[in-house]
Amino acid sequence: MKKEKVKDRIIRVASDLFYKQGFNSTGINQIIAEADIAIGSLYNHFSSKNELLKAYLLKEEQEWFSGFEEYSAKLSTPENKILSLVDYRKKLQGSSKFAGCHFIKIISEIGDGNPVISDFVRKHKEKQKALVKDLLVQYNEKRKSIDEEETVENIFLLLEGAVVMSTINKSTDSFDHIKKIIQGLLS
Amino acid sequence: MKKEKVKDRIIRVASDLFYKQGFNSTGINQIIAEADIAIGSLYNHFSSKNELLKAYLLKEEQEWFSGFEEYSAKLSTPENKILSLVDYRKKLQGSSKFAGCHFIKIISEIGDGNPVISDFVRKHKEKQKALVKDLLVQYNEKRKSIDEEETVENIFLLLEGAVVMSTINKSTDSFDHIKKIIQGLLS
DNA sequence: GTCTATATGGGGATAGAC
DNA sequence: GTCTATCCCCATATAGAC
Repeated sequence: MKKEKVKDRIIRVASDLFYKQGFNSTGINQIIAEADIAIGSLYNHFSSKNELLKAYLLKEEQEWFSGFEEYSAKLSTPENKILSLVDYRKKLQGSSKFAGCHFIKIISEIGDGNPVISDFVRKHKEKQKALVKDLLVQYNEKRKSIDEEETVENIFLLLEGAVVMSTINKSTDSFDHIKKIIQGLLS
Repeated sequence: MKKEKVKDRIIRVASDLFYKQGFNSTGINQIIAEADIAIGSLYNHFSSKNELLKAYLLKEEQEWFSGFEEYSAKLSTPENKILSLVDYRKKLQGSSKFAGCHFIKIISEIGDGNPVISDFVRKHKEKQKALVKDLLVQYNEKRKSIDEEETVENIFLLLEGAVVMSTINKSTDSFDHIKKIIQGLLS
């Protein structure tokens, strides 16, 4: 394993701080201190704090999808993969001490003020939904019994709701609830 | 209608800015400028920005519940009241240009750093859920057919998911989806 | 490519006159 | 109770030496 490059270390440190403290509450000075670099080096790699934010979200998106890929790789049926999506997000919440969804968090912080970021988040959530849709299509090929469009929305919105309430309650209970509900939808 | 008191004007202006721009992105200087007062006056009414945040959330909570009370007053059956909760949140989203839920937003911004605020939000969401539960109990007194606990969670999490996705997509579609789903649960 | 020094502006909060 | 003046600190970003 090669030594971590400076640019990657910056992204890693900044990501951690953005996620745990919030984007606006994290200063450039704190980032360079924890990454142990000078401010000139940071601006050599990223032209602004906003570019750093983009790199952060891009990395989180890639890790989210590859993480799920790995997490559900051993499962064979589409219904088990859908249910493992609940487990996956439950696991992510637990291991981050219920810090919530990166993408919902950043939208809550920036509001309307940054269209590039807002668009990225919108597309990210569309990809997540497309993943559910894809699994549901596979499921329906075997047992054509459920309303595809409505069930996709149902599962996806339950997942988002569960993540949000898990963050607020610092508890995984909401995931256990929706797992039962989704099992009911797929039976 | 009496003239608005200074303290109320501060809260109103601050609330609007906190909601539209975010709490951390809103400075004291901007608040006093838009409220047209001096900084000394602000600190005469509120000892810190954090106290102003508390007043904001308290006001939003009161307005949320009284707003729903009024919105659903004309409806007689519990199932219609539950469905009107979907319409109510849809209406709030539209009239705020999809700015999202005040309480989810502030949790996303402050993270773990402010236990008093976190507790307040947690209790607020419990009250919202208790409202759904109460309506569902009334519903079940007539038609004892549904699993109460599970259905409360189901409806509540769908609502939270719909609000979040409505905020991200700047669209009310998610509310139309969950209204159909909830109608299915109550039939 | 990494460093230090600095620019410029805003943050939250306090003191004390009126 | 409202005002102005001010404190100290930190924000993002740039310039230019090495």
